[in-house]
Amino acid sequence: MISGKFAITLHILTLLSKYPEEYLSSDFLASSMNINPVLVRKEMANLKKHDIIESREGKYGGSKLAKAPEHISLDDIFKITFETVTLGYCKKEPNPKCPVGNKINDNLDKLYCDINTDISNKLCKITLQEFTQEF
Amino acid sequence: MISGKFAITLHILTLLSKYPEEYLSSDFLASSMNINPVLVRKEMANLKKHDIIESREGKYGGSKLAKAPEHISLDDIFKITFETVTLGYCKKEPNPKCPVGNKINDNLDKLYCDINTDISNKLCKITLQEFTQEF
DNA sequence: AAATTTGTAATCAAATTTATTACAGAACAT
DNA sequence: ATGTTCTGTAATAAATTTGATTACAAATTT
Repeated sequence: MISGKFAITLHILTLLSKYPEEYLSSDFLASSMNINPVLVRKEMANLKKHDIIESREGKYGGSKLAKAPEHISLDDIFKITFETVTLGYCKKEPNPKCPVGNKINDNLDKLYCDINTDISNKLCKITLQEFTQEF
Repeated sequence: MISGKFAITLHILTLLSKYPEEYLSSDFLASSMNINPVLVRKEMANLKKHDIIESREGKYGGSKLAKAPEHISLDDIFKITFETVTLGYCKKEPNPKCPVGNKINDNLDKLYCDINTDISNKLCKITLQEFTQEF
């Protein structure tokens, strides 16, 4: 199972980018996703840590983008919400006495690393603004 | 959590491709991965269904490649062991009354579909033989 | 001061994956 | 033919991960 962090974060940012002047509350954002506001606030914390949004506590608080959606790429979001894309590993440590077992994870690492580079290259070229325009 | 099917299957095939003449048992294969033989047999069943290996029951049974490793691509393996690569979805159905909630999954689908095409294109070009040579 | 919202911790529930047990049936060797 | 070994497969249990929920302190505005 893959966590929904990327999707939730992108959903948040899409909404913030639709209403760039307003502070939107975690409750409002959560109701668009139909999830618990606490999950939204957790992703807000992450976004804030990386200076992508700013937030305000207290009455009429909420969050808004800290920079223009033209200057936020999907790769920025990918990097802060996703470890790396993999096609999986065998959970157990393989047998080091077997030449294949001994090297399989290194070789998978290389493959997955290449895949991640490609994905990053693709996501780099898509800005939040472009993504948001499709709504 | 991502399942280890792709990794286990590739590990199996790498071993079979190292010993192309022999029928290797699920017990032998499992001991290289340090996992339960039943898991290996499950992937063997899948590989057999797609005519990538052949297997023999009974004493001295096991499995061997059904075609040359030059004619098996990592994309073949990917397609039979992995649904699609995604960066995740929000688990709950989003709010259809929100223009973003209403379209977010379609737009994520498009993005992920593109990513999968890229990955397939990359994996198509790598044969099992090439992968196996790195051991 | 009251109301509302973030920030965060702690705990629960649900879903998924992996491990294990069990055993029938097949194939081979002697 | 009989014992041995291996696949094939189902059923279940254990482990892990993710998401949901509850709770409440601290902050900010009116």
